Amino acid sequence: MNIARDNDGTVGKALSALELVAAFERPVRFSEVLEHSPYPKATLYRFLQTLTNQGLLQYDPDQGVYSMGMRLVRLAHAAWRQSSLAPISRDVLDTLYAQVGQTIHLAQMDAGQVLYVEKRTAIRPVEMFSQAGKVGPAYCTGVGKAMLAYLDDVTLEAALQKQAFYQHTQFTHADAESLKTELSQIQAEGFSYDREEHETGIICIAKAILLKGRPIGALSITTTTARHSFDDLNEWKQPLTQAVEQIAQAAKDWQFPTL
Amino acid sequence: MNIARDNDGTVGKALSALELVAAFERPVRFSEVLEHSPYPKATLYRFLQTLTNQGLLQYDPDQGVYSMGMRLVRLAHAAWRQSSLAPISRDVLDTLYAQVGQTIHLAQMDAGQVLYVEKRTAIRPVEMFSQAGKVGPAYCTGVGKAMLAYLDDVTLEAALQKQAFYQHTQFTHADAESLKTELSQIQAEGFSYDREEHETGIICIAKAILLKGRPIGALSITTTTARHSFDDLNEWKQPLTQAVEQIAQAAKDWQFPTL
DNA sequence: CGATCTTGTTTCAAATAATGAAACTTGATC
DNA sequence: GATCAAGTTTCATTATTTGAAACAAGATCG
Repeated sequence: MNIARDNDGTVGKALSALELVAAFERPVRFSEVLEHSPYPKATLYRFLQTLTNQGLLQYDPDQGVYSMGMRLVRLAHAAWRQSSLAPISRDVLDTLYAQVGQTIHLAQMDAGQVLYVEKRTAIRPVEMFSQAGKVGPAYCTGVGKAMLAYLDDVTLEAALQKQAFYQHTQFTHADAESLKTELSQIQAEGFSYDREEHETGIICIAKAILLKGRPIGALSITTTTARHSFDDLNEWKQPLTQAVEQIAQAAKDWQFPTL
Repeated sequence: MNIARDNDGTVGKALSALELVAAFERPVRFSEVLEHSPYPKATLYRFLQTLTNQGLLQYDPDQGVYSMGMRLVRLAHAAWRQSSLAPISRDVLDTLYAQVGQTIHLAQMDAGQVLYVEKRTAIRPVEMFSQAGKVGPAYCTGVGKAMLAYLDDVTLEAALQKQAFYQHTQFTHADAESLKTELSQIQAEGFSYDREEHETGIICIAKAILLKGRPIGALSITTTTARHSFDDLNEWKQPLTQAVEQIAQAAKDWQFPTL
């Protein structure tokens, strides 16, 4: 699953062990991790021990299980504050949400995947960590395609390698070729659409946030086929564009790190 | 500052380099990190390179600066979901907030510090990542003292070692002895108070959340001296206790990992 | 009740990776 | 165009990681 990334030394390997635990999404026994691990018993054992010492994992002696450590939350807080678009976009999202009244997602790219960093929904207008940090596929989401469309060739190829092209619905892109064709259209048009490619009945319009020509994130407005048609999505072009431009400007002023 | 923790091997050292970057709370040049680092130039250089490869750091070639990487946010999401009290406490906090209408904090212990994992405030009723992941001192906060009061001797001593005992206000505990005396009282009484120890004018009542006799977190209700007296705090004992018990019960059912 | 299996932990010599002083490159500054 | 600062690479030395195998501790079985 996670092929690239265990290249650099001990640190890389230890982190891939951490990802193994994360993948379970629940506390796990040592032996369960071992089954999914490419490392020999003793090696993995020492990795988990080190990670636990470091607070990246937590070990419950009673149950003999490992879970993700709270130190990650502390570190992520720093990351979220200093290199996510979320803090500088907060007001813009509030305004946009007030205008369109639909679910809004703010996402960035991370290792070929879409990483949601902020969200607005009808139910809980301001909601964070539970959604922020979530990941999704790039090849079949509005925000994902919006960002892919502006990647340079090398980065794009690397990202495409990591796409699963799992057929979520009948509208999901089946391969890189078909996706690439749409990416050119998206770049030409400036907008990206999710036409029930990820989930039946869910559609969205998205737009990349560019800094120096490179996509630093994307913003989307989501709705359902029950409530809106594909054409309806275009009515949000104007507010969406405005919000994207405001975030881009804020990022520029903030000397936002170019990915 | 961070004395213990760079004990185990390369991984520990690399992580301490990551903390160095985090401590700046802004993008930093290599040389700035170097100044604060115990490692020689080449070694630190390779650490930052590895961390960047791994997505724990982000490097902006234009400005030549490192900032925290988004991979941390993804990993923290997993940690937050599976080993923080936040997800299981959400409804309880909503209810408590509706009852008392004051600022509420839910915290856990991490490496002798207080780690806030959830919060309710008047301004933004549901707010997360921007607050979750924040850290605070244990020796001069209501939640911190509440948890310290129930730690076993060994863990307590380790935690006390890490307290700065910085004199925030005239009411701040100056040393471990004075703090320990209060901890016994807290344990006897079951409630912990912040009497302007961290910030002038800010007071709170807090209570530890116990699982198998060990503190897995703490909950606090905060107000100001302008609006309430110390005695007023006791009016919230009942709803606070109820909320704490509900969270404790939920944690038990959820097979929450014992720290 | 001892035998057997399962799961987790430790050992130790060999293999590998990390280390850091110093040299080098790049670009800015005077 | 000389000087300085910041960042990057080199390479022999040193220290850490590695993993097969042995070991310990429970659980399960005949």
